Amino acid sequence: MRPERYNFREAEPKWQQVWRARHTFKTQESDARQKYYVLEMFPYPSGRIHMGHVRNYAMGDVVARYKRARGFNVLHPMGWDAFGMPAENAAMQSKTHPAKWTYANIDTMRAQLKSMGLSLDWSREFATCDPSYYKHQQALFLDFLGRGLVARKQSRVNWDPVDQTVLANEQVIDGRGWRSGAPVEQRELTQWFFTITKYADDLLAALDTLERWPEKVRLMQANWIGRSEGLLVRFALAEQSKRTDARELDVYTTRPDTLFGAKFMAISPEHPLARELAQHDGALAEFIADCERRGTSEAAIEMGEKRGYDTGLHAVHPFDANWTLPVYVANFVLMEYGTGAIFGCPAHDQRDLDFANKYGLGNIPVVCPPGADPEKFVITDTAYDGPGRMINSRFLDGMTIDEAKQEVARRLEAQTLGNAPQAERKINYRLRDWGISRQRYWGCPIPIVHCDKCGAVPVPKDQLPVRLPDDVSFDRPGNPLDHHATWKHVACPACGGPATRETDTMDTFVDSSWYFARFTDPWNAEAPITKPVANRWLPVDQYIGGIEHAILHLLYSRFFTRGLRDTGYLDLAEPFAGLFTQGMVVHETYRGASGAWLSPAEVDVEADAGGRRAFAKADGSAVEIGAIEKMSKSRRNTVDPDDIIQSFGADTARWFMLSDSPPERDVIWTEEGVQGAARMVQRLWRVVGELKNAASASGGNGADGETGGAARAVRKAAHSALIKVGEDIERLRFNRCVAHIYELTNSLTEALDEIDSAAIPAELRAAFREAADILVQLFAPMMPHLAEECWADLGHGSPVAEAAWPAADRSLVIEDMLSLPVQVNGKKRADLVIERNADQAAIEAATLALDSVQRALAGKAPKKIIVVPQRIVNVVA
RNA sequence: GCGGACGUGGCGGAACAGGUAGACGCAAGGGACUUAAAAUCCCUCGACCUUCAAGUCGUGCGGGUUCGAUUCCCGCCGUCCGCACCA
Repeated sequence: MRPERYNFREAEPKWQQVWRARHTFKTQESDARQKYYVLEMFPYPSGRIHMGHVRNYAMGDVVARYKRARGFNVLHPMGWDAFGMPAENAAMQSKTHPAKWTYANIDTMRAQLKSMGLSLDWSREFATCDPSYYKHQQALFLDFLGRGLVARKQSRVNWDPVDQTVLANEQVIDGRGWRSGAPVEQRELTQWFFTITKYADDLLAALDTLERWPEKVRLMQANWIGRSEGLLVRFALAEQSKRTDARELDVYTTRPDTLFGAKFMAISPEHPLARELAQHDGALAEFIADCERRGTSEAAIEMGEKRGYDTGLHAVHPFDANWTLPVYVANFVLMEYGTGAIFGCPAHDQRDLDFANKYGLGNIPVVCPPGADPEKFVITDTAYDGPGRMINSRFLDGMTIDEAKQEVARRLEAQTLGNAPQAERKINYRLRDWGISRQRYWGCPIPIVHCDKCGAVPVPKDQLPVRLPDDVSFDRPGNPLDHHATWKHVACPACGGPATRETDTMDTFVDSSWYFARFTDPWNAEAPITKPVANRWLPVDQYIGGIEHAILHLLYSRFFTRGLRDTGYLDLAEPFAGLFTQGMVVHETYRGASGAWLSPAEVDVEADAGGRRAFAKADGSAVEIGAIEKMSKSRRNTVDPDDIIQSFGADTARWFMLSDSPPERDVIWTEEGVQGAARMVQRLWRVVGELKNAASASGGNGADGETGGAARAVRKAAHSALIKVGEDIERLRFNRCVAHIYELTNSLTEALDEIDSAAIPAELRAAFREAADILVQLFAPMMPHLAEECWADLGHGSPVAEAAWPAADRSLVIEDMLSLPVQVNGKKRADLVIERNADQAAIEAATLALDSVQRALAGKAPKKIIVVPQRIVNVVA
């Protein structure tokens, strides 16, 4: 018997078991159908899944189930991005080993994901902290090294002198270590880098080929790579001061045209010249140390107050030997960009202007905006960076900016300083090489041994993996690998003499830069990637994840794939053909009288015509409803997916996460929204039952003429929903799919209301039966358990998860008559119902015959009538 | 600071490619059913004006292009994301 209410507690585990037993989602390598690889960014095993995961994986699952129904051989795997700092923090706080903590979290989260009913091929699961994964990553590192894609060089890190550890930028708060509170220092360390800059041009150019990526992500990456064409100019230093042997200062500029507007030179606090001068200048040393306390993040550097230190040195203007410019050390000049030195032109660069105004250096406008009077054009607080003609610039006067750039480049290339040209044209990138060394335990060990005699020696591949030691302690400050009693002491693989292991581990972004390739054959114990298999599955057809990864993870993966290609592992450059970045899950915040945050579970919310009010469940006291913010532990505005799945079922949670908000935007989690989704689950169960009953009712013999309209209307509603849902899944507009399903349900409910159940003609019965199947198949990708229960109830013998997507009959949705909106002077005045193929003259005549049009014209003669076929009529009076 | 996005009823949002603004859902108000409640079903629901019919205004703000602008352009305001050792 068909129960009145759908029981998700029974149905969800039941159908999950059926799919498992039938291997419904296990991808068969031998399957010859066209492949489709859908992948969601794999989770960090932080402890429990959160609503963001539910949203992300619900979206991917809709695509996977839909594509499977469309006849593709779908690959939809899952794994764990399992190395990272939180495991070490947990180790310090709760004395749990990072591995134990991580694998326990994975067990919990795997069970949670399984309760969502995702159509994943779990047989491919791995964690990046498995030695069987990082072994291959170490091999890849060695291959990249052999191919010249790895470099070793100095770079600066945030150093916490108390905790004896390197700090991430997010761990530097107001210049102090987050745990110790000690002022942060900077240290120069020798570190390993992937030379991503070698691919800068290709990574930039190939962005144009990524047609199924969001435009904004491509733009962000292009700006991140930051290609610029400019000039490297060598300035002579004026005095032969005892303080330095340096004779010149090299700057990189994209605005050589403004050279006659120069007022000062500025070098980074990290510039070698600044370091040299500081050795004999205590005040400068203090200034530099002060700059360093802000940490290494670009945001901190650029947002701070612009400050400088006058070195007393002067640089000579390249076009005038008698013109010298003071040389400052300035905190806003980045060592990583260009040469770490600039010439300042205050009139045409806001940062330079702020600096010049602060130190009374003045400015000379050299670009006059179109229409401005060159005699009167002055700059005070706002720099001008727009187009114009050169002024106050001697031989450049009157030229455009581009002409002036060319002229300066030409002259300086021809001019010599010492024995070399004074300038050269240079293409510069903002992109820097990817530093992968981390002074931490819980990461993939870098397979290198340092030998006094042989230098940095690669660990031979047959000795991989270099395993992390298990017996480590987090009681002491510093890197556990470094102070482990025995781990790092090994024989040099080259000479056999005493040597030490590299104790740095890899950035966890390395782990996630090739996992998508490993998923194609995770069973290969010999090699990281099985080339023909990877070539067949890659690129990922649809990749889905958070916008916060728009730059780093995606750029690193693009680089890594090029590296894999150049080391012979696969034959493609771009790993992700389609990318979708989804928004966050946000929730209201609640604060009690004491100002303490309350969790949604601790609050009752009441609503009536007067608005919404909240009360504490504990004592009934008033609670302030605060801003809607990203779910976070600190605001206590989280909702646990487990609780939701327990109380409402996975289908309800999935449906709600896909409803309402466009997937790329944030979605607000509300109790009312979940309730609405839960109501829809029961409503669908009822409607499918009613459709089934109507379809199998004893027949009536109403004439075709009377019933044809009703049957056709039902079929039209079903097929037009079928077309629209298909199109919207293809474009990942799940919120619209949900709306279409509601619309179809509404029209089917109406049609069911109108029938005389004692006498339903055969044609209408068939239409109801067809509509029932279509409706179930439409929501099956989103609410798969409910769909299976309905599908079985409709008498199908095998799961809807294995059924083919129904074919749509487009002829049903074309109408003979259409309704055209009619405007007069752009304002809508009427609707015109007219035959679909009426010609222009007929439409014009019918339009002018309308009462409302005549009224709006008020006796005036129409000047023009615009008819946009199938769309609109506009009468211009 | 730099880079990127977003802004539509009480709320989330829809509107194909410049062509009916508000689909669909939520909340709210009214009603039916019920001893009662839950569940379910029906009606109303941008603002103003109005007996009705109709009308006026309305997509963050100010301009512009167009027969017609939520959509395109310019300038503001506000919110969010990224900034290289969080993942």
